[in-house]
Amino acid sequence: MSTIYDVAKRAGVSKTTVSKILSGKENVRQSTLDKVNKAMEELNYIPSHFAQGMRVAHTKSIAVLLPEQYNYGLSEILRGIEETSAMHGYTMIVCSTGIDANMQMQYLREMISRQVDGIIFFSYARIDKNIEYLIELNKKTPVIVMDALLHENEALSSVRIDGEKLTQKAVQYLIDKGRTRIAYIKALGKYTAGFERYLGYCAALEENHIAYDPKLVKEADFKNHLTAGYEVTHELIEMKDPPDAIMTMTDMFAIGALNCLLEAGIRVPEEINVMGFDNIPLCSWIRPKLSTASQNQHHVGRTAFQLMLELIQDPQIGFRRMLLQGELVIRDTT
Amino acid sequence: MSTIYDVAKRAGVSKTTVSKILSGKENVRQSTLDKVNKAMEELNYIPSHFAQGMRVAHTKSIAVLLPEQYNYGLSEILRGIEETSAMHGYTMIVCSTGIDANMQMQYLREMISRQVDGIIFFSYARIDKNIEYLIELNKKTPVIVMDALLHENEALSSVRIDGEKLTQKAVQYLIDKGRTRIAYIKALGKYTAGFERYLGYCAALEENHIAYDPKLVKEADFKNHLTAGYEVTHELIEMKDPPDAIMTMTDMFAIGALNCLLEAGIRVPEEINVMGFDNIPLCSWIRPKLSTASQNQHHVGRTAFQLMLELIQDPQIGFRRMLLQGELVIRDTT
DNA sequence: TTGTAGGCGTTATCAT
DNA sequence: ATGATAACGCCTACAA
Repeated sequence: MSTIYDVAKRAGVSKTTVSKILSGKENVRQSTLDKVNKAMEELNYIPSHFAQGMRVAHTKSIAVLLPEQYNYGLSEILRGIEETSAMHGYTMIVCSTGIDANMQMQYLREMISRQVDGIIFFSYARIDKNIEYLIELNKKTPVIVMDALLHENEALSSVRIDGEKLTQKAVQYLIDKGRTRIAYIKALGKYTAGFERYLGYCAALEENHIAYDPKLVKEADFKNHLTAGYEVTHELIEMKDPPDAIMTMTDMFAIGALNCLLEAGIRVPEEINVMGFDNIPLCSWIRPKLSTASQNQHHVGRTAFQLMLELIQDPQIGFRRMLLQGELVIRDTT
Repeated sequence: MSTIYDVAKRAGVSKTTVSKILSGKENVRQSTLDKVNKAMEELNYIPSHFAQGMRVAHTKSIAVLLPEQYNYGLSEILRGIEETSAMHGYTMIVCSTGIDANMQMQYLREMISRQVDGIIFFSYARIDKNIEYLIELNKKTPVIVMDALLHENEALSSVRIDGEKLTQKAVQYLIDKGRTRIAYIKALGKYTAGFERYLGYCAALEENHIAYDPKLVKEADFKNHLTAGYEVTHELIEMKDPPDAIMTMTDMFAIGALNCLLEAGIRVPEEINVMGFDNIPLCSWIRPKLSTASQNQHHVGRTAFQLMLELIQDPQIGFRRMLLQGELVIRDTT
């Protein structure tokens, strides 16, 4: 690899001059500019990111930490981040960490070692110790948390969909359609995003003075979403007083539910309405097409990087919480 | 950030000693080891990746360049790469480049600047200029091409599924089941992977002395795979002499085809067999479940990184081509 | 077993 | 407008 010194020698100038041309901000005579450009061209010179990194604070790269087992929605967010960051000359480093606290820590250290300009942190579940560390980290390097992991008063940025309000909106829609026995399929385990969606379901019922019936609320395993959705739905339709609508925490549950209903010969949406959450592409590929509460994942990604850019450029900000609103996509199941 | 010097000072030793402890290979007295470890702990010392990178050749990171618009299979490969690389202490940098030749070039330069230890290159279509550049690059930094882009004699590594053989196997299966009028839905445009699969279709026909009927071969737009699959299937079933089986270049075409067949009241698999290619998760989520020619994407990713590791560790190898074999997954549509 | 000193490629400061 | 020089944090002969 040729260095700045090689270029300087070839162009017959000092390396200072070359460096100045590289950064582009200083005044240089046109003739030297040409000479140097020519030399760079000939040597196919590429500046060393490392040498630069040693001198300057920023590295024009951001790290994205995510849970290993990620779903379609997440990869859509990633694309949103990557696209936007590339547009601004940033490079994205991806780390799948799993939910192991120590693993996450180790990756964070590695990223600090690489002096990334910012960290975007995904997780399904909160780990107090890590959040504390992130808060500390955020004082030096912007951190954005991409889920409903944070407590009210914590000094950390976050970007996320308002799952509670959106679920409430969805359930309200079902109620407006005259449905009164609305089941909810939620995730088994500690998913913060799942919990707030569930709260939205409860809120909608309360708002409309519909009594909460625990028998209508089922927990399904997130890992085998399809089968799980199928099975709990089976329980639902065998009840003496079955639901006339099913709202789910995520589309995959809803699709599992649909499979069950269709197999049982129950007409959708006539007998039972079904509404998912996420708007994964699959929704419009299956028949009947699934109505769902939509979060535009790509937009979430874009928003996250845009916020990151602001945080990088103006450290004064410290942190900012962004709550994005979603909307209902009505298709054939409601 | 504290430096190696800070640690040395605090521990009362020289920075050389600290450095040696860091790399772990030299003999140190236990007492100094303890002192230094304690100092590192207290200062929360993290070595600078950049300073290290300036001194040593490798950076323990690889770059993955991919086309912007990627599908589910690709993200599965990515996970395979990421998982395996993380296991070996490597970090993965992701760049979505689009198919624009210059954009790809620019990213490549950026990655060289970052002294990545290897580059994994995805693309749907071949661009001669870039391939030439990659061949040149490969002399210094291992490059693996992840698709059937390369010509026979080019000095570049690649990892890919043998799409031709696998398609041939699939069509053979249909023939063995007694099907004789087998349609093929291929992709419109220049997809190298698509072309070799098509060759497999032709090969199977020839092998069994079945005349190639151009009317049974349809081209569908890859971008709207579902609708496209639907539409060309519509044409197929309106023929005077319709097919008794449909093989497709990709699962999404097959799912589009299935939608059409079911809507038309044609029984699958009784009247028409349908076989996809890729084995995306969706295959087993739809009804009837789609039979398909399977490539284990995760395994492809793992294999790619393992090869990368070999190439990094032994530059003598130069390059290696790996052709992975897939298998048929028989479900309900055949 | 531990320390000294030089250099990796770049940017920034201060001269010229 | 251009150049000499120091520094960034680390590794590595070589010396002690």
